[in-house]
Amino acid sequence: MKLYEPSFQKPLPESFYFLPTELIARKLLGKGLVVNRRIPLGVLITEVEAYLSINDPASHSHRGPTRRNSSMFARGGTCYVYLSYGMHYCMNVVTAPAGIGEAVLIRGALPWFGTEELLANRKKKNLRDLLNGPGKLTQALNIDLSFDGEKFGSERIAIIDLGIDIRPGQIRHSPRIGISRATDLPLRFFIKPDCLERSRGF
DNA sequence: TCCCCGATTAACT
DNA sequence: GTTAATCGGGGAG
Repeated sequence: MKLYEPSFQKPLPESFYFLPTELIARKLLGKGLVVNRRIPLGVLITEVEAYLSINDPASHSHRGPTRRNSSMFARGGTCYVYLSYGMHYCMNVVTAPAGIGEAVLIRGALPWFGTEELLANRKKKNLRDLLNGPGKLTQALNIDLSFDGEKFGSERIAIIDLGIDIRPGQIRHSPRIGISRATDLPLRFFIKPDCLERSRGF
């Protein structure tokens, strides 16, 4: 049995998605994200941002539900995908019970599975700038609006515990990228770059 | 209805 | 460092 064959891995339990959102953000670092489990594409999550329901005017949920953001108000474990700047898709992991409106944006990753197709989807010949941005990630994984509202753990998309232990000392945090409100909140989390160096070849 | 801005990216100078 | 591409949300008129 191949250790990293996605089909042999179990998706995260439902209870994972009801931990505090900030904790979920930290815990998503080092997890595997797999799309289309029959011909799988997989990445290792390295950078995320938390978006909260209260005291967070940068969050899409801040002004309440709209057609665009409705799945952000679905129950934890739902996939929230939206069109950003009219041309890129961004993917979130919804947290908290239905009606609350909290989520974690997946911003960056390393290739894990199906690297050839990840490169082809991005029209790239090498790994440079392959998955270092929320729009790049969705393009590489073929994630579009048809994934909005999907449940993690389905046949189409899953998050998988790879048994990689990211210790607190290996995590950095900063303000979130590309926002103009709530810029003081340190809700962006990423694996320290030198730790990524060490895990190259993963 | 009009207009500005946004959880972005790539291709410029 | 600057900017075009491109469209939905939301406030102003």
